[in-house]
Amino acid sequence: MEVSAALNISSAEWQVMRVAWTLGQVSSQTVSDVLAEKMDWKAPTVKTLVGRLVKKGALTADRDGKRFLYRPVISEQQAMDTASEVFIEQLCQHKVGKTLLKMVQETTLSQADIAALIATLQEKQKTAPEAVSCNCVPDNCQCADGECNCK
Amino acid sequence: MEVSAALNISSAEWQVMRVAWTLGQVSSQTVSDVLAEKMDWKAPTVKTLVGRLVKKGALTADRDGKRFLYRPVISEQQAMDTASEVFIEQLCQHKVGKTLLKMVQETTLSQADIAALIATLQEKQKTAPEAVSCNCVPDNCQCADGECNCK
DNA sequence: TATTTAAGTTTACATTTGTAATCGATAAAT
DNA sequence: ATTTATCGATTACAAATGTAAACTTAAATA
Repeated sequence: MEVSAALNISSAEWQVMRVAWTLGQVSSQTVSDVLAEKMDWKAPTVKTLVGRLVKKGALTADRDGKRFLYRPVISEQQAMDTASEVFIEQLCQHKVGKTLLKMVQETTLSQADIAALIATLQEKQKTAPEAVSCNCVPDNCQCADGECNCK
Repeated sequence: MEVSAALNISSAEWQVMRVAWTLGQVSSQTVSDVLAEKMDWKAPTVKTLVGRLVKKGALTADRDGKRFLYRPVISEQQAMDTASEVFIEQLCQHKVGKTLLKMVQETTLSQADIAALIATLQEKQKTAPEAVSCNCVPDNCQCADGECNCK
């Protein structure tokens, strides 16, 4: 029995979710209006995506007269965190650091974000290993000399 | 004419690329062996993926007697950076910071990684804005009070 | 040179995703 | 009560993806 099968939200569906997360509760009409503007999608396209999201359990539908109002089942932050995990997991663990660095470099962060990041990093520093071994297979990674625990 | 159409590598294909990145140059036989072990894939599955990657321009094939040797066209770091960008871009910009924080928290980082991150963050701190406005549509984001520039 | 065998190529096929038209039901308005 | 304007549901359909069998070709070997 599947327990918490991290519902898989596609890229197009993600757009719909963002509107739902933003408004908390939306009619398909509203989503259509927003995404007709932003993505140039036709109403039936949005309806299909909404339908798929309901089926996947990412949205719930509550009848409101003639129509339905849809609400996100999972929070945006939760979805983003799950997506991050999936993203990170598929990478060579040795190179995740460099990739996070790139992300930090390329992103606009607030003072608060930066402060939180620095604080967390300083904390991690206390127990961080010299090197993170890569988990590439076969065990023959060309990591630069000594940078990696791989052997 | 498409210039640098950030070749789109699927999740299964990514597994093949990782082996190619790790070894630099591989026969489909080798990839098969590795991924039969790691992913429990049959040889034909790997052959299909390799074929698709060659067609997509992610791998080049050089004849070596009976077989071919495949080499990655783009570097792993480059691919990871591109993937990061795509990933980040789809998120609410206001919440990227929290998501990066989560990633940092959940990941094992080396002393060097951490040092580099802190250095970069301290630099960014000098010019970082108080808040990053979210780019959710419609312009009605429920960001916590004052944390966001949205209005 | 004939045969074997291992590579690549072709074909297959279900599922997911992107994108949408059309149909049917029903609430709202007349 | 009937009409109508919407909604949601059904159907559509191509491309991408996951997964693999079958076929073909060419190299290696007997």
